[in-house]
Amino acid sequence: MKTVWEGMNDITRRKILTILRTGPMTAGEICSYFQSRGSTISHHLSILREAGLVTAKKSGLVITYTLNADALRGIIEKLNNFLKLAKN
Amino acid sequence: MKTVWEGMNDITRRKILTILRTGPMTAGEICSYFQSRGSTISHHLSILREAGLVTAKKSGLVITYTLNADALRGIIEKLNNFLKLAKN
DNA sequence: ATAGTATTTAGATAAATATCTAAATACTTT
DNA sequence: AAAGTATTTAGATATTTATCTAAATACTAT
Repeated sequence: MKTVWEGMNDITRRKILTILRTGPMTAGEICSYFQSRGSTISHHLSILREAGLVTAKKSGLVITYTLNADALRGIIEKLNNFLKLAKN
Repeated sequence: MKTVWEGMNDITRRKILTILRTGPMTAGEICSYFQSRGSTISHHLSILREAGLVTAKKSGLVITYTLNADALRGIIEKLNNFLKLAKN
């Protein structure tokens, strides 16, 4: 398991999330947006998955990744609660 | 300059922000909540400052740190805008 | 069964990060 | 001016992270 903060703390991972805003996409399709090797992107995808920021579903030969918008809403909620208890 | 994501991506830094919710505090006071050396906490404070998550004001011998709630609101806004453009 | 494709895993390496000790800076008080 | 206090900076080390190459896995199609 990884924190959402760790998930967000990398420019490549944030780009992946941005790409996934347009809809679910296979690992290979996601890869095509980057110059890095597939294994590198796979590694980032696994961190995003461990952080709950994306979900993965295997169907046949491909694995399709989907943005988990709820996880982002979770961050928002967490920050809102944090701010509620803050003095300023 | 550091990103807010980097600022948030450390348990000690998140604890510092939590501590600062109760109000501004000097570096030394913040230190007293941790077992780490002062130089270590100072390092974390500088990252938080570079990320805009806290502000620092020197008055005499002490430096008082204040939580920058606006920066957290900025994260919330950023995430909200991100979600607006998302399909789900 | 064999070959081909998509993706991950393992292992290595370089760069970044967190922590420490020691020294430096900046301010205050005697 | 000298000594004391709060904090930062510098330099070193160990751990973590991002990336790569190569190999393994899992599925599909011939």
